[in-house]
Amino acid sequence: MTQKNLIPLSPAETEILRIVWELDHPTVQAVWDALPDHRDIAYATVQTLLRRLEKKGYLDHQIQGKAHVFHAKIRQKDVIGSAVQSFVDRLFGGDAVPLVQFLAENRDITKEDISRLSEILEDQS
Amino acid sequence: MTQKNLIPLSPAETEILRIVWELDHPTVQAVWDALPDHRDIAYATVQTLLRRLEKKGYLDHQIQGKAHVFHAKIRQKDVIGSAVQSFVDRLFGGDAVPLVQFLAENRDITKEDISRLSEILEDQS
DNA sequence: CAATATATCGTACATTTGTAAAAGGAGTCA
DNA sequence: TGACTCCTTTTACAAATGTACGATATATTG
Repeated sequence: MTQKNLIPLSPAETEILRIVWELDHPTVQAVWDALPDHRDIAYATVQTLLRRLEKKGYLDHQIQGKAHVFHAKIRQKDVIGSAVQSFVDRLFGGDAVPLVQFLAENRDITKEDISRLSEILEDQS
Repeated sequence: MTQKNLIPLSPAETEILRIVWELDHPTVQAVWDALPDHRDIAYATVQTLLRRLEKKGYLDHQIQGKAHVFHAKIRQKDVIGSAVQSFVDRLFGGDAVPLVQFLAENRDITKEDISRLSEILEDQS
Protein backbone atom coordinates (compact mmCIF):
# COMPACT_ATOMS: atom_id res chain seq x y z
CA MET A 1 0.00 0.00 0.00
CA THR A 2 0.91 3.63 -0.26
CA GLN A 3 3.93 4.52 1.78
CA LYS A 4 3.06 7.53 3.93
CA ASN A 5 4.99 9.36 6.63
CA LEU A 6 6.61 11.86 4.39
CA ILE A 7 9.24 14.13 5.82
CA PRO A 8 7.96 17.71 5.58
CA LEU A 9 8.94 19.69 2.53
CA SER A 10 9.81 23.34 2.72
CA PRO A 11 8.25 25.67 0.15
CA ALA A 12 11.50 26.03 -1.76
CA GLU A 13 11.99 22.28 -1.81
CA THR A 14 8.46 21.78 -3.07
CA GLU A 15 9.07 24.19 -5.88
CA ILE A 16 12.16 22.29 -6.97
CA LEU A 17 10.53 18.90 -6.62
CA ARG A 18 7.75 19.98 -8.92
CA ILE A 19 10.26 20.83 -11.59
CA VAL A 20 11.88 17.44 -11.26
CA TRP A 21 8.48 15.85 -11.94
CA GLU A 22 7.90 18.13 -14.86
CA LEU A 23 11.20 17.48 -16.55
CA ASP A 24 12.13 13.89 -16.94
CA HIS A 25 15.35 12.95 -15.18
CA PRO A 26 16.80 16.45 -15.13
CA THR A 27 20.27 17.55 -14.14
CA VAL A 28 20.87 20.40 -11.72
CA GLN A 29 21.43 22.58 -14.72
CA ALA A 30 18.11 21.60 -16.28
CA VAL A 31 16.23 22.32 -13.09
CA TRP A 32 17.97 25.63 -12.77
CA ASP A 33 17.06 26.58 -16.31
CA ALA A 34 13.45 25.59 -15.77
CA LEU A 35 12.96 28.03 -12.92
CA PRO A 36 10.74 30.96 -13.80
CA ASP A 37 12.69 34.07 -14.75
CA HIS A 38 11.69 36.01 -11.69
CA ARG A 39 13.02 33.26 -9.47
CA ASP A 40 16.55 34.45 -9.32
CA ILE A 41 18.57 32.05 -7.25
CA ALA A 42 22.08 30.68 -7.69
CA TYR A 43 22.89 27.37 -9.29
CA ALA A 44 24.45 26.34 -5.99
CA THR A 45 21.18 26.95 -4.24
CA VAL A 46 19.35 24.62 -6.55
CA GLN A 47 22.02 22.03 -5.88
CA THR A 48 21.52 22.36 -2.16
CA LEU A 49 17.80 21.99 -2.50
CA LEU A 50 18.17 18.89 -4.64
CA ARG A 51 20.61 17.46 -2.15
CA ARG A 52 18.15 18.04 0.67
CA LEU A 53 15.32 16.50 -1.29
CA GLU A 54 17.46 13.45 -1.79
CA LYS A 55 18.34 13.27 1.86
CA LYS A 56 14.68 13.48 2.76
CA GLY A 57 14.00 10.56 0.49
CA TYR A 58 12.06 12.32 -2.24
CA LEU A 59 14.71 12.02 -4.89
CA ASP A 60 17.46 9.77 -6.05
CA HIS A 61 20.12 10.27 -8.66
CA GLN A 62 22.27 8.53 -11.18
CA ILE A 63 25.53 9.76 -12.53
CA GLN A 64 25.64 10.58 -16.17
CA GLY A 65 28.99 11.76 -17.37
CA LYS A 66 30.01 14.16 -14.69
CA ALA A 67 26.50 15.32 -13.94
CA HIS A 68 23.86 14.01 -11.61
CA VAL A 69 20.55 13.07 -13.05
CA PHE A 70 17.63 13.15 -10.64
CA HIS A 71 14.40 11.30 -10.46
CA ALA A 72 11.54 11.16 -8.01
CA LYS A 73 11.34 8.31 -5.55
CA ILE A 74 7.92 9.21 -4.25
CA ARG A 75 4.82 9.41 -6.34
CA GLN A 76 3.67 12.87 -7.22
CA LYS A 77 0.19 11.98 -6.15
CA ASP A 78 1.28 11.20 -2.62
CA VAL A 79 3.22 14.38 -2.22
CA ILE A 80 0.44 16.48 -3.65
CA GLY A 81 -2.05 14.70 -1.47
CA SER A 82 -0.32 15.56 1.73
CA ALA A 83 0.60 19.07 0.64
CA VAL A 84 -2.95 19.89 -0.40
CA GLN A 85 -4.29 18.36 2.76
CA SER A 86 -2.24 20.48 5.09
CA PHE A 87 -2.75 23.56 2.99
CA VAL A 88 -6.51 23.20 3.09
CA ASP A 89 -6.39 22.50 6.80
CA ARG A 90 -4.34 25.55 7.55
CA LEU A 91 -6.09 28.05 5.37
CA PHE A 92 -9.62 26.70 5.21
CA GLY A 93 -9.97 24.60 8.30
CA GLY A 94 -10.08 21.44 6.26
CA ASP A 95 -12.91 22.27 3.89
CA ALA A 96 -11.82 22.32 0.26
CA VAL A 97 -15.01 23.85 -1.08
CA PRO A 98 -14.17 27.45 -0.20
CA LEU A 99 -10.84 26.96 -1.90
CA VAL A 100 -12.43 25.91 -5.15
CA GLN A 101 -14.99 28.62 -4.79
CA PHE A 102 -12.23 31.14 -4.43
CA LEU A 103 -10.55 29.81 -7.53
CA ALA A 104 -13.79 30.05 -9.44
CA GLU A 105 -14.57 33.58 -8.35
CA ASN A 106 -11.04 34.57 -9.01
CA ARG A 107 -11.19 32.99 -12.44
CA ASP A 108 -8.24 30.75 -11.84
CA ILE A 109 -10.54 28.10 -13.23
CA THR A 110 -13.12 28.60 -15.93
CA LYS A 111 -16.56 27.36 -16.73
CA GLU A 112 -15.05 24.85 -19.12
CA ASP A 113 -12.75 23.50 -16.45
CA ILE A 114 -15.74 22.94 -14.23
CA SER A 115 -17.59 21.08 -16.94
CA ARG A 116 -14.67 18.82 -17.50
CA LEU A 117 -14.52 18.14 -13.79
CA SER A 118 -18.16 17.21 -13.74
CA GLU A 119 -17.37 14.51 -16.24
CA ILE A 120 -14.57 13.19 -14.12
CA LEU A 121 -16.97 12.89 -11.24
CA GLU A 122 -19.52 11.14 -13.44
CA ASP A 123 -16.99 8.59 -14.52
CA GLN A 124 -16.24 7.63 -10.98
CA SER A 125 -18.30 4.82 -9.58
CA MET B 1 -7.31 49.86 -4.24
CA THR B 2 -6.29 46.65 -2.61
CA GLN B 3 -3.27 47.01 -0.42
CA LYS B 4 -0.75 44.34 -1.43
CA ASN B 5 2.82 43.64 -0.36
CA LEU B 6 2.01 41.27 2.40
CA ILE B 7 4.77 40.07 4.64
CA PRO B 8 5.07 36.28 4.26
CA LEU B 9 3.14 34.15 6.69
CA SER B 10 4.56 30.96 8.09
CA PRO B 11 2.33 27.89 8.12
CA ALA B 12 1.75 28.10 11.85
CA GLU B 13 0.88 31.76 11.60
CA THR B 14 -1.55 31.07 8.80
CA GLU B 15 -3.28 28.46 10.88
CA ILE B 16 -3.75 30.91 13.72
CA LEU B 17 -4.86 33.73 11.47
CA ARG B 18 -7.58 31.55 10.04
CA ILE B 19 -8.95 30.96 13.49
CA VAL B 20 -9.01 34.67 14.18
CA TRP B 21 -11.15 35.11 11.07
CA GLU B 22 -13.40 32.30 12.08
CA LEU B 23 -14.02 33.51 15.59
CA ASP B 24 -15.03 37.10 15.90
CA HIS B 25 -12.61 39.17 17.94
CA PRO B 26 -11.19 36.28 19.93
CA THR B 27 -8.87 36.36 22.89
CA VAL B 28 -5.73 34.25 23.06
CA GLN B 29 -7.69 31.80 25.11
CA ALA B 30 -10.45 31.54 22.53
CA VAL B 31 -7.97 30.92 19.74
CA TRP B 32 -6.24 28.31 21.81
CA ASP B 33 -9.52 26.55 22.52
CA ALA B 34 -10.46 26.59 18.87
CA LEU B 35 -7.40 24.65 17.81
CA PRO B 36 -8.16 21.11 16.70
CA ASP B 37 -7.57 18.53 19.41
CA HIS B 38 -4.61 16.95 17.73
CA ARG B 39 -2.87 20.31 17.56
CA ASP B 40 -1.30 20.16 20.93
CA ILE B 41 0.63 23.36 21.50
CA ALA B 42 1.02 25.53 24.57
CA TYR B 43 -1.02 28.62 25.28
CA ALA B 44 2.21 30.59 25.26
CA THR B 45 2.90 29.43 21.73
CA VAL B 46 -0.42 30.74 20.51
CA GLN B 47 0.38 34.02 22.19
CA THR B 48 3.69 34.23 20.37
CA LEU B 49 2.07 33.52 17.06
CA LEU B 50 -0.57 36.18 17.62
CA ARG B 51 2.09 38.66 18.57
CA ARG B 52 4.03 37.90 15.42
CA LEU B 53 0.93 38.25 13.31
CA GLU B 54 0.37 41.62 14.87
CA LYS B 55 3.93 42.68 14.23
CA LYS B 56 3.62 41.63 10.61
CA GLY B 57 0.57 43.81 10.32
CA TYR B 58 -2.08 41.14 9.93
CA LEU B 59 -3.72 41.68 13.29
CA ASP B 60 -4.45 44.35 15.78
CA HIS B 61 -5.82 44.16 19.27
CA GLN B 62 -7.86 45.97 21.85
CA ILE B 63 -7.73 45.44 25.54
CA GLN B 64 -10.83 44.09 27.14
CA GLY B 65 -10.58 43.66 30.86
CA LYS B 66 -7.22 42.09 31.29
CA ALA B 67 -7.29 40.19 28.03
CA HIS B 68 -6.32 41.13 24.52
CA VAL B 69 -8.96 40.85 21.87
CA PHE B 70 -7.68 40.42 18.33
CA HIS B 71 -9.07 41.31 14.98
CA ALA B 72 -7.81 41.10 11.42
CA LYS B 73 -6.38 44.17 9.78
CA ILE B 74 -6.09 42.62 6.36
CA ARG B 75 -8.98 41.25 4.39
CA GLN B 76 -9.25 37.50 4.36
CA LYS B 77 -9.66 37.58 0.63
CA ASP B 78 -6.30 39.22 0.13
CA VAL B 79 -4.45 36.82 2.34
CA ILE B 80 -6.11 33.82 0.76
CA GLY B 81 -5.42 35.22 -2.66
CA SER B 82 -1.73 35.45 -2.14
CA ALA B 83 -1.48 32.19 -0.23
CA VAL B 84 -3.35 30.26 -2.89
CA GLN B 85 -1.34 31.93 -5.59
CA SER B 86 2.01 30.91 -4.22
CA PHE B 87 0.77 27.46 -3.32
CA VAL B 88 -0.47 26.82 -6.83
CA ASP B 89 2.75 28.19 -8.26
CA ARG B 90 4.91 26.02 -6.14
CA LEU B 91 3.05 22.77 -6.43
CA PHE B 92 1.37 23.07 -9.82
CA GLY B 93 3.49 25.54 -11.69
CA GLY B 94 0.74 28.12 -11.60
CA ASP B 95 -2.12 26.13 -13.09
CA ALA B 96 -5.02 25.72 -10.72
CA VAL B 97 -6.87 23.17 -12.80
CA PRO B 98 -4.83 20.15 -11.72
CA LEU B 99 -5.39 21.19 -8.14
CA VAL B 100 -9.14 21.16 -8.52
CA GLN B 101 -8.93 17.97 -10.48
CA PHE B 102 -7.01 16.40 -7.67
CA LEU B 103 -9.63 17.54 -5.19
CA ALA B 104 -12.35 16.08 -7.34
CA GLU B 105 -10.66 12.74 -7.83
CA ASN B 106 -9.84 12.63 -4.19
CA ARG B 107 -13.42 13.45 -3.30
CA ASP B 108 -12.53 16.47 -1.27
CA ILE B 109 -15.24 18.10 -3.31
CA THR B 110 -18.42 16.45 -4.51
CA LYS B 111 -20.62 16.55 -7.52
CA GLU B 112 -22.97 18.89 -5.71
CA ASP B 113 -20.16 21.28 -4.90
CA ILE B 114 -19.30 21.42 -8.56
CA SER B 115 -22.88 22.17 -9.52
CA ARG B 116 -23.02 25.00 -7.10
CA LEU B 117 -19.80 26.35 -8.51
CA SER B 118 -21.22 26.27 -11.99
CA GLU B 119 -23.95 28.55 -10.81
CA ILE B 120 -21.47 30.94 -9.33
CA LEU B 121 -19.74 31.13 -12.65
CA GLU B 122 -23.03 31.70 -14.42
CA ASP B 123 -23.90 34.59 -12.19
CA GLN B 124 -20.69 36.36 -13.00
CA SER B 125 -20.87 38.76 -15.90
C1' DC C 1 48.81 16.21 -21.93
C1' DA C 2 47.63 20.72 -20.40
C1' DA C 3 43.86 23.98 -20.27
C1' DT C 4 39.34 24.91 -19.85
C1' DA C 5 34.82 24.40 -18.74
C1' DT C 6 31.62 21.93 -15.80
C1' DA C 7 30.02 19.65 -11.81
C1' DT C 8 29.76 18.29 -7.28
C1' DC C 9 30.93 18.67 -2.27
C1' DG C 10 31.71 20.61 1.90
C1' DT C 11 30.67 24.32 4.51
C1' DA C 12 28.71 28.43 6.19
C1' DC C 13 25.60 31.58 7.99
C1' DA C 14 21.94 34.92 8.89
C1' DT C 15 16.88 34.45 9.45
C1' DT C 16 12.79 32.55 10.31
C1' DT C 17 10.08 29.26 12.56
C1' DG C 18 8.05 26.48 16.11
C1' DT C 19 7.80 26.00 20.65
C1' DA C 20 7.67 27.44 25.34
C1' DA C 21 9.28 28.59 30.26
C1' DA C 22 9.62 32.24 33.58
C1' DA C 23 8.53 36.54 35.48
C1' DG C 24 5.40 40.09 36.54
C1' DG C 25 0.76 42.66 36.81
C1' DA C 26 -4.02 42.94 37.94
C1' DG C 27 -8.60 41.52 39.14
C1' DT C 28 -11.13 38.41 42.57
C1' DC C 29 -12.52 36.02 46.44
C1' DA C 30 -12.31 34.14 50.99
C1' DT D 1 -5.15 41.73 52.62
C1' DG D 2 -3.20 37.76 51.12
C1' DA D 3 -3.64 33.94 48.10
C1' DC D 4 -5.31 32.58 43.59
C1' DT D 5 -5.97 32.90 39.09
C1' DC D 6 -5.64 34.65 34.64
C1' DC D 7 -3.15 37.37 31.46
C1' DT D 8 0.67 39.58 29.21
C1' DT D 9 5.65 40.39 28.46
C1' DT D 10 10.16 39.08 28.12
C1' DT D 11 13.32 36.09 26.74
C1' DA D 12 15.18 31.75 24.91
C1' DC D 13 16.65 28.43 21.95
C1' DA D 14 17.16 24.51 18.86
C1' DA D 15 15.97 23.30 14.27
C1' DA D 16 14.68 24.35 9.74
C1' DT D 17 15.16 27.36 5.80
C1' DG D 18 16.97 30.06 2.09
C1' DT D 19 20.91 31.26 0.05
C1' DA D 20 25.49 30.69 -1.75
C1' DC D 21 30.93 30.76 -1.79
C1' DG D 22 35.14 28.24 -2.39
C1' DA D 23 37.54 24.04 -3.14
C1' DT D 24 37.91 20.10 -5.62
C1' DA D 25 37.13 16.59 -9.14
C1' DT D 26 36.28 15.30 -13.89
C1' DA D 27 35.13 15.52 -18.72
C1' DT D 28 36.58 17.77 -22.99
C1' DT D 29 39.29 19.57 -26.42
C1' DG D 30 43.14 21.66 -28.88
